[in-house]
Amino acid sequence: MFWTRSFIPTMKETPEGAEIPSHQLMLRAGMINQVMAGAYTYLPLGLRSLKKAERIVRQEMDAAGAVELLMPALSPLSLWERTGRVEAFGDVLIKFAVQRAGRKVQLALGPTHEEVVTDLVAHRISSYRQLPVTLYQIQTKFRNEERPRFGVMRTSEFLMKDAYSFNPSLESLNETYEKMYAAYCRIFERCGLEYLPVEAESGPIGGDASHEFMIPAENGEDTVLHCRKCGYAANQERAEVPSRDCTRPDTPEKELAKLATPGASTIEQVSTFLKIKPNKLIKTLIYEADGKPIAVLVRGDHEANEGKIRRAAEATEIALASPEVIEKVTGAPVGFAGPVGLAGKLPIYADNSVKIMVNAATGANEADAHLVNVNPGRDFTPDKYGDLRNARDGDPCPRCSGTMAERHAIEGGHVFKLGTKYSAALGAKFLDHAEQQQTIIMGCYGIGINRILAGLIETRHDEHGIVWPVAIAPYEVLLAPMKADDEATSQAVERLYADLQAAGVEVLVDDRDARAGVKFNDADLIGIPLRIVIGPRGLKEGNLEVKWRWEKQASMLPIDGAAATIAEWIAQERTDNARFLAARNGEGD
RNA sequence: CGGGGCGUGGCGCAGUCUGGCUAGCGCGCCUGCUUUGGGAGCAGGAAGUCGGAGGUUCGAAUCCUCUCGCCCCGACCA
Repeated sequence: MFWTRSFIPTMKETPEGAEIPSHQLMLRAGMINQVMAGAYTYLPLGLRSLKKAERIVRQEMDAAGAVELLMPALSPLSLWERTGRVEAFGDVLIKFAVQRAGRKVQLALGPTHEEVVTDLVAHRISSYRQLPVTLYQIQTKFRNEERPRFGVMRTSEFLMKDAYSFNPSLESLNETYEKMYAAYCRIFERCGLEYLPVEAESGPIGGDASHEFMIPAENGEDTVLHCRKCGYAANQERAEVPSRDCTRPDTPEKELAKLATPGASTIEQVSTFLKIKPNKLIKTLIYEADGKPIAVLVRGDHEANEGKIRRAAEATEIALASPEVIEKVTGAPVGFAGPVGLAGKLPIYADNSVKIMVNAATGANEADAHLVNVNPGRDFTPDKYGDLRNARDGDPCPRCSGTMAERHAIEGGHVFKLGTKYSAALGAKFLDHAEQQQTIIMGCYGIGINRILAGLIETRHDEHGIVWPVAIAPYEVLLAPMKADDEATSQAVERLYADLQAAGVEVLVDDRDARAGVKFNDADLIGIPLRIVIGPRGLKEGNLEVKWRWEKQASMLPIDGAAATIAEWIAQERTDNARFLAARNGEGD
């Protein structure tokens, strides 16, 4: 491809509103153009990279035994009503009515496709002989995100690979899950991405039923906890906090006292007012678990984890109670709840860290008053202790003696053992060997294709622009002629271009009538992995100048046989990203 | 949904507080000449309902009211 015949509108300046590197660079490199908040046009360069990521995903899914199909983005709203997800999705589900032959038809744009695919299987699969099967598609998903942001990272329309496995048994599901997990590892590796599979919220099946494939990145929206010692990694929502080191200090217990704390209702206000650190406070949260109020105690500097609370309370729905409920239950306005005197009125669940607190401060269940020198066991006794808080940086690892570190990350993929939630709701059953009707067990496996690009750019760029691996780069080689009107140069360019094309290398020729500086800067910006400069200077010596994007210095390559050498490098790099990864790990120059 | 910021040629911005002539600057774009290995120089040129509507005023990019859009933080996120 020739630059002047393509459409590559690069920008020197960063458009207003683009905050993170991937967004800025994709705009500046002419890969995308914003149409509205959360919707982007993929320009030729962006589309080429997107297609490459898509191709890798497709190849690996095929290799793992999944079969591709294509479902419509449009579906009848009634299908979503059958699984209760119209309500579950709320405004995120884009739904609308159209007039059709005089009647109103309710439609939805698919944010995911469990319903559509399960309905298909319910109609077309009826025997164990047809199972297991894994169906996948690569298709545009629609989600009316509350707040689209960070360029291509969170949009209302995005390209997703979604796969669904239909298994006759739990063992079969586990087998498929392992295969998908392994395929995901290969996909991220082939894309040149650093990734971290982490344990995630697992839903109805429990255990190790869900993993997220995280791309560690400064600007990631998710937080994961990772133990370098044993490799344990989990989403913050999921990460366990071990209860060891739970010996209570033998500080003498002081006498309980009530202090006036006018207007101090938040942890910060109370700790400032009483001049004590937040970790000496007991935070008392009133939740409603399936409609029934419960009290949850965590240390003032800790964050309550609603998933853990839900499990501890054995509830299906959990939400912070309204101010009215809190006042009714504690007798005090929000901000002054405390465990003392609450026993018997409602179940009290306390985080393990509360158990070892001595002479703590907490709400007095009375407006503008707090209690100090509160001691668990003496002044109150929770119904149950457990792990109820979010793990955080520096917490001990639940699997070994190490310490967990907090990292921001981009969720690139998610594998999930669904169980029978959708198959039961939509009647996806099969007849087993013994002529028994069984409900199909499902798994689902998603990858955000756009996030592969954003994740790569976030993790691999420099002050000049994007640094692509060959596997995802829009073109593999950039040919930059230095003197367009020089006869020898243009002949050399023509020949090398033809030879590389013939060898199957994807080449972009910067044939613009521009100065060297412009070409070099744009080359760095769009990040093509191998740059080849052809000009009279090198040609005099019979040389080309070659430079990998991640190298600082160019080197010379004799023009004779150059095409074959380059084609060989590229072919190698395509499969293993070896040079790209070596440069990332600081082994390059 | 709560808080904050911003809308001025394609892009980045100044001008707005304190209303006043044909609304500026840089980049980009077009024409010509010169130049040509890390974002060239000179000369000439095209291009803007100042987000929109209403209002105040002799006069509005500037003041007032409403409204639309974009960005960030938070809440939310199968």
